[in-house]
Amino acid sequence: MPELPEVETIRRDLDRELGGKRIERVTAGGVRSIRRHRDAAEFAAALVGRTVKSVGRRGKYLRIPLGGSHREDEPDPEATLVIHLGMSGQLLLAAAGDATARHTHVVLGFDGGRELRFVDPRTFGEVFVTDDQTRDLARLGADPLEDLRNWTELAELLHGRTTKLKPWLMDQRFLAGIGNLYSDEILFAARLRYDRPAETLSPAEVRRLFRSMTEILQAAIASRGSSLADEQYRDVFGAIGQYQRQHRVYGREGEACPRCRRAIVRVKTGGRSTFLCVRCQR
DNA sequence: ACGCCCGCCTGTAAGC
DNA sequence: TGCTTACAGGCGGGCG
Repeated sequence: MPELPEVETIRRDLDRELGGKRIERVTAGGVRSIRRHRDAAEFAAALVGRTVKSVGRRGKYLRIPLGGSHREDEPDPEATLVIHLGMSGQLLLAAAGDATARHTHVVLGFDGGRELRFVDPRTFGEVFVTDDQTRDLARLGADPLEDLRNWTELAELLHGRTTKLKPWLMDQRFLAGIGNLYSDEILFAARLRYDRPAETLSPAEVRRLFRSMTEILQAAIASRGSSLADEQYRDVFGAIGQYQRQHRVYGREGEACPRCRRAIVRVKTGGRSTFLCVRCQR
């Protein structure tokens, strides 16, 4: 659900809304959401008194470098607040008095009574503070929008990989940020089948894949991400995204392919649904 | 670093 | 009507 475009939408808004702000209060009711920490008190102690330097992103992870320890003589320049939304995580900006949604697990209180709330029904997401960014994020591969400059760099990554294209796109160690929804949209735009071994792509096909990846992700960010029927994805203001209107295959089983009018097919691979046009994608 | 399954979770919807 | 089942899919771990 939240993939690169949704996380990037959240990142941009949070950076604007919270950059430079000081964390004054922390409450963590959901133990599972802060499972990397010993307990809520230890988690809170790592955050209270610190400021949000900026809000960054790597793949689907939000990275928030923290400044200004309350012990000014003992700053911890490496401390970073890391947030992963998992399947159902939301980050919502609210006023202190606003009603609290069900499954609100972590609340960061800022000066002026504003709050950042982490809501996550299925608790696959997590929030943690680390001074060792490498251990948790170093395994992530290239960010498709930040780190890949041209199609030849994509060709290098694909070289010698026998993995099928879709699992390859979704493997965060190769590329970071693409999940089930956007891999289907990217592969349709590139006219490539999900099960093509990665190493078999011709240069022309790699170029198509690169262009499609860049264009789809940027268009999805421009539309503030995708909210599906459950409207689980919300931006920090609680609004849904709009990119679902432009989905061409995802969730459109039986509908006409936008290119050739043949019915979109749904197949099960690796336990998850893949949507494609068997005529257009080869 | 292949391909696949499982476990972790809850909300929703389809099926009987 | 109400119960059961399937599905949604991020990620880490484990197996052959």
